[in-house]
Amino acid sequence: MATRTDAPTRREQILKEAARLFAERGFHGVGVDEIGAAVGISGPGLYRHFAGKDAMLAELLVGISGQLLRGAKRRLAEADGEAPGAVLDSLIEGHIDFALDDRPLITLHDRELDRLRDSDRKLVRQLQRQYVELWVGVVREVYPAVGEPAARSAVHAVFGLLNSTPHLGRPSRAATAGLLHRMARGAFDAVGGAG
Amino acid sequence: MATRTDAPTRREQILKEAARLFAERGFHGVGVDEIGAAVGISGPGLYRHFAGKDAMLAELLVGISGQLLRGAKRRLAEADGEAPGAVLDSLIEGHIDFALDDRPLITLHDRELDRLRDSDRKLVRQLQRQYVELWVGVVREVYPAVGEPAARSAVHAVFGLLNSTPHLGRPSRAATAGLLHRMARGAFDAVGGAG
DNA sequence: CACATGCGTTAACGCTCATTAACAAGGGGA
DNA sequence: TCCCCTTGTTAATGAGCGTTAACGCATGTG
Repeated sequence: MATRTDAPTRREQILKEAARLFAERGFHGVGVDEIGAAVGISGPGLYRHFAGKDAMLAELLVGISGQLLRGAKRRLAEADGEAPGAVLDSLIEGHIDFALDDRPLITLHDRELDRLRDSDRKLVRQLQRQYVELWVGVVREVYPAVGEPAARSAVHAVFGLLNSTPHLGRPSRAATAGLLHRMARGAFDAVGGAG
Repeated sequence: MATRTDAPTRREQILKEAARLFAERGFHGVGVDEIGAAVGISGPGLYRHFAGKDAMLAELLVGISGQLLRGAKRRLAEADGEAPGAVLDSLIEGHIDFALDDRPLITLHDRELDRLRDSDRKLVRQLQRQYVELWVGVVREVYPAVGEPAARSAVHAVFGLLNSTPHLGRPSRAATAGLLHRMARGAFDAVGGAG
């Protein structure tokens, strides 16, 4: 992954601000004029960059799901020979990084999915499902006694735990990350022991 | 607490359906006509029972927060002489019951708070804060090594875990409840050990 | 019987807001 | 220099939707 050094394009500015606003007040709660104002242009000027408000949301949600899945696949590939526990730790770490660095997107992720066109919604759901199943596979390697339905529920529950970052205070990033990581592992351990 | 046996009043029907619809498609995503249709009357008929759409949301959110807090206080009082761990288990159990029995309300709880009038929002936040602090106190009794900020973060994270029920499949209620309970305790144990 | 009150109905109003129309300015290439 | 493409602007349009108006009809009570 190349680290970006060039200036963000206008499209990217818009997406970033739109994500923040959508997360703060919901998709319907934000007007196009506000989004425009957030990047210094006004209202209908956005239509030079996006087909419409829906298109912004779609691009955001598809982008999130894709990024999460891609990152998880990469970590899975990189940690090839490692112990299963280490792979799970890597997944957790990746998800925490994302939740801490892109809080607005995390909020959107499970809040505004319904507003998408059918095709986009299906795509996002498919990416999400792949991401979940990838986790389920790793969890079942670490805890062989756990059945598949229990593992899937546990993964969803841990996502809920990790995605709680928007509600958290702002102590040091490292402290928060460490706390969440330990809690996630502890939660998985608890189902692994009693399956 | 007296168990209701009489038929639900129209107001209650409306609140129940409104909660479901708001949770499914968001406050702005559902029209008054839909809410009316859900209880067999149409559109403006709702105004015989509520001052407006906002009033329904306000009553729902205040009701949720109050109910959660009241239940927690009751459990705290009932489990007076018990070990701290048992009290924490009781809180967890109460929250799980609520999350499983009133999924729509749980969803609303942290999704649509901003749409309230200032006074209502303050009230809800105050109730939520009391609920959190009550948990924080119990957690710190069970795990004396944990500092207050960490305990508060941990409580929020566990709420995220427990509130993940809307994303879960539907195995038996008991199985889901047991799984969530074990995971919540495991998550707390993980911060208690390494504080 | 008369009448108030509770609970609905449908029609109209008015506001918000996404989208489109019409127009302007900058800037790089032929 | 002359275009034309990009990227804006403001004004107009049109739909959706919360709310209110005006009216009907039961029911129980004096």
